Amino acid sequence: MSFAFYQNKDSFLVAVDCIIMGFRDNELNILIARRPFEPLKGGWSLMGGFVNSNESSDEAAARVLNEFTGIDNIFMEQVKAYGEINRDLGERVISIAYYALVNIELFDTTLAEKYDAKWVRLSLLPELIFDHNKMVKDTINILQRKAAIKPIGFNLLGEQFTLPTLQSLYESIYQESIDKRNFRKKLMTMDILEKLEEKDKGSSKKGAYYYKFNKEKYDQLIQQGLHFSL
Amino acid sequence: MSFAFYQNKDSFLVAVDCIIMGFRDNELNILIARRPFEPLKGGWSLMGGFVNSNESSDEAAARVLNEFTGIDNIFMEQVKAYGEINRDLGERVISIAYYALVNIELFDTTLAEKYDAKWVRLSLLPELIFDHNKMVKDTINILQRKAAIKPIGFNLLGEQFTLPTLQSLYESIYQESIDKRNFRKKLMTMDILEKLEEKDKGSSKKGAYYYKFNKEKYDQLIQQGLHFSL
DNA sequence: GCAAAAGTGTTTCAGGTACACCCATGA
DNA sequence: TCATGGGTGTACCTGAAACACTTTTGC
Repeated sequence: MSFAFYQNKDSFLVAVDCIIMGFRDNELNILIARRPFEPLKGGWSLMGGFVNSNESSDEAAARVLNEFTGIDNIFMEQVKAYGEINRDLGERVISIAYYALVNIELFDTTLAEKYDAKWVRLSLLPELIFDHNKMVKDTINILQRKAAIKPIGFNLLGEQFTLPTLQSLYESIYQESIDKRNFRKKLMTMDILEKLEEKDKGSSKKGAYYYKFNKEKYDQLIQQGLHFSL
Repeated sequence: MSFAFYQNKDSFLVAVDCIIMGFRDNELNILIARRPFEPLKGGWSLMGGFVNSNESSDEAAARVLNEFTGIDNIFMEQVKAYGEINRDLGERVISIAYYALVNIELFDTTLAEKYDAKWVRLSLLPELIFDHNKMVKDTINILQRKAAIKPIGFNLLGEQFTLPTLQSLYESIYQESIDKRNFRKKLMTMDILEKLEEKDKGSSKKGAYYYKFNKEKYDQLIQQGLHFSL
């Protein structure tokens, strides 16, 4: 079946670019790689790929994420589409950016070598090719707004984590320091964390208790119309 | 110049769909039109068009907006891209949605006939073709978040407006009623409106004073680090 | 004079912010 | 014993929400 309306319209390459974020060294990190082809071969780039006709753009993004990290089934959302004419120096390419929040522990490090990729701290992000820096900036904006109203931060951590870690995660997202007591007070009144027996002695002599995110509790509270705000 | 990397990649039709919003009868209205071609000829649709290779997607959206309303230079932002495989029943089309906030007074009504278009209240929005209802829903979400932190609502009104009108605009955006006194109190403490001499006697015997938005004042306050929140 | 919309203040409460000291432990 | 990071409570203040009556004027 073919309709006249669609004839003679311009068509475009459509890419997905993934802003893959992890949390390490008390800071947000982003996965970037050296671009292996011209133009701008060797430049720092986000993880990207072209959309194929047998997949949706969401699927393409998931595929790209898996390809470069080995990670699947992860929190991932669209940032927006970038449609400037000359944004890609090679050809006209419209790109749809997605950001993913991953637990950096799950990252398949063998893939880093294969793709000449590395995690860099957000604060040390180098200049990236094309409009990729803009994509990162837009992502951080979304993340700041979103993290305040949904508990997406937990996607960046493992099953269990300490409160100092959680706090520095949020400090990294908001790029400002947070008062320890106020942070903990808010968390406690939310009542969505479960305190564990174990302590993490990695970063202090005293050790910090591990907690885990109680998703059931959270869903239950939301159902009751309560609002999450961090 | 041509690079091997871009060879043999699938290419796609890329459309823009515009959620054009106006304010009328104390309610948000959306411009929709009967689709003039197959498939789904005669179905209700957003204003759309294809991106051409000589324009960015933003430019395409502005062109489409102008084409269907006669309006130019208007507040317009991207919603997101829609990339499901079968979202368009005719062919594979990736669509980038944009929303525009227009002063409905500026709408060129002759174009309504030409395109079989009409303004419908948000609350009476019929079923639209493809994923257009989803686009509208996503837009309302963005609008609610955005209107709370930026004074975008004024784009929907003329130069001058009454407080009852402004309030019903925000009530329409948030889809909930607002206390008159609290609303006015907040506006007054923000100090971004200028009270005029004139009254609008159109909707009451007593008449309501006209106000206008003081953009200079607003910019100045923002500069000082103050936050807008309505 | 009455219907209909415009306009106007006060009280209460919750949540946000500021702030400083003790605790546990390994070295 | 001391240096390091972990853990805890209170007072204040601001902003949100609830709430009811008076004013104007065309009919």
